[in-house]
Amino acid sequence: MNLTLEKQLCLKFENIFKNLGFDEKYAFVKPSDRPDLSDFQCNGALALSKILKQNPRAIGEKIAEQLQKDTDVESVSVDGPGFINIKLKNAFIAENMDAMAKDERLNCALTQTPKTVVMDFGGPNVAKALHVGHLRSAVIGESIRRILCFAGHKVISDVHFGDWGTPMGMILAQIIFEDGNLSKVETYDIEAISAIYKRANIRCKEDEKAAETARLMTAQLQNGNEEYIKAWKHLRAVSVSAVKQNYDELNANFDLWLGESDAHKMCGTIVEMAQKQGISEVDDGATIIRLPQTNKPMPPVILVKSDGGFGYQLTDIATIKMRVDDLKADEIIYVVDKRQSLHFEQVFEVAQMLGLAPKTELKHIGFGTVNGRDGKPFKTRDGGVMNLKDLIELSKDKVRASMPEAGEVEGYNAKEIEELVSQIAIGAIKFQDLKNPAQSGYVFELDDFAKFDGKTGPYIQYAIARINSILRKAAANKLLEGRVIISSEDERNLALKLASFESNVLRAAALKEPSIIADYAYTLAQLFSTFYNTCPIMSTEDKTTAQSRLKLARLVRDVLKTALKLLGIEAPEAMLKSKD
RNA sequence: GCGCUCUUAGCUCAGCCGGAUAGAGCAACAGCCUUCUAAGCUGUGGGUCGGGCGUUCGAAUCGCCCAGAGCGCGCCA
Repeated sequence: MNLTLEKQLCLKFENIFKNLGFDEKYAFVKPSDRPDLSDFQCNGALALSKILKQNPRAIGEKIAEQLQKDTDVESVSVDGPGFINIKLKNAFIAENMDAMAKDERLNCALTQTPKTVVMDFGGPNVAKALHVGHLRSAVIGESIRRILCFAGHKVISDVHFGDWGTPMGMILAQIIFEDGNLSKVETYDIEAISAIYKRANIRCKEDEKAAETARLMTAQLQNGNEEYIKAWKHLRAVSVSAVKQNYDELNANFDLWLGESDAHKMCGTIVEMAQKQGISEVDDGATIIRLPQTNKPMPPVILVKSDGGFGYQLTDIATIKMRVDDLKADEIIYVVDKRQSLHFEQVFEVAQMLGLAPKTELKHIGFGTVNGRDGKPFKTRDGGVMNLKDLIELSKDKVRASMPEAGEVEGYNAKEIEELVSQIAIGAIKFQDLKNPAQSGYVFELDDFAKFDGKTGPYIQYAIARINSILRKAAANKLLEGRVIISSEDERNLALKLASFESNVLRAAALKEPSIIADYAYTLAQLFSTFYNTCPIMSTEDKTTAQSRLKLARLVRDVLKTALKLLGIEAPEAMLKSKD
């Protein structure tokens, strides 16, 4: 495996810095902000000038003088206050493309320090259908999972089902309220359970007594009431299979389907630990832990509620212990709505107080909410949240409308067309959700999820489909790939962008930020589209040019496919369109 | 009340560990299909980066103040 172009350039700078006696940490280069002036820039001279108290331009000149001797470098100049601008020789860039095309991992190095990472998706709840709110954790979480795996980490994802809280008692109480007993539970499907939960929710809000009964039943369930456990098992199983279907459609994979209930046994242990260590106290009948106060008020953590039920923070604390002990987690990542950040700060603080995870990094990746036009979390007109399934159907309908009917296109039957519809619609939805940094929320525009022009998933899928088409034609005409030769500005720009794939992947992995990949893939697809229009392949007379371009095009496709894979988006072999 | 986050083009958003001329998409306008898929390409117009003060050779980016918005704050999860 070869070093990427950027890494090679960095090495050149490091050597020069070392020889000149400058601190090597300033020897970094990045793609130029001024493509009209250079391919890469190094701002190290500006940083050094502060420390050395020397003129940045003078420092820059010294570095440039050395770099000028390098045969891979076309030109070096020091501009403005002290930017070092570097232009590379076309041959050097071309060689790099050849090396990248040969490498299965597209020159992306594996991490030197692989970790075991446990991912928690802040689970969906029993009896609630997945809605747009669940979209983000599934889509962002799945992408982060893929990025970390690709980087070489061992990732274990756990859906972490919400199956042990008061909603469970509410449902059981509601069934008894409606049926008199729990005998009919096993006949209820997901729709029925979901409706029961809705009614329970309303009743408990209106009637404090009903709410109290529900809490009591929750505590009894948690304490092992056999009748309740039996009913609960059915409720859970039905919900899990319903949720699984939803997640399958989004292609979100979970290694573990554990839930809050699985942490129950450990909860008692944690409470004992806290008591033994003397950090818990009883207040108003509840067992709580007071947290050290800083300038930020930290409410106490309620381990055991006054009715004997376990608090939800305790569940998360206990789960940390299990993940550290059983799964040997080096890192636990929670991909959960950022509104829960205080909850996680509390949980992490207690975990530390108890010494549960001394060597494990705990991290909450809080994503922003999906908002309506008013800036508040999105609600449909009737005040509810939009069903995830409905959103997917809406996007699919739009795609389907632009696709040919079965039989119109040779080689595609109805099932295959429907498969394409799904890949494109879900690609559009996912990209929409991943294109901006996870922590920023966005205004929910229904139409945005059924848009396929501009900065969208289908735009990238389309670029891939066009390349696939060229590759098929090339194979039919027996056109082979040759060495990459850079002979135009558009080829050059494309190659330089390809060369920066690894650094983008590394950054995305380090920051756990899929939008970096999304942005990269889009920009690459854009550059390819320009190349596609100005650099014909099959109709080019000169064979070496055609072979070089073919190779570049295939490399673009491989990088785009890999990028989409990291985002959890499928790349259709072809994009069909109906006859207008 | 306290805390967290945010305010950039008509709209939706990038950029923020300080750096050169603040970028995309959409919308608008003008072009490009006898040539590898027009879900595409090329070009034009559009911004006192919420306001003020400060740090700095240099601020959308860092600090403070003000205005506006959103979110969160012990027995729901």
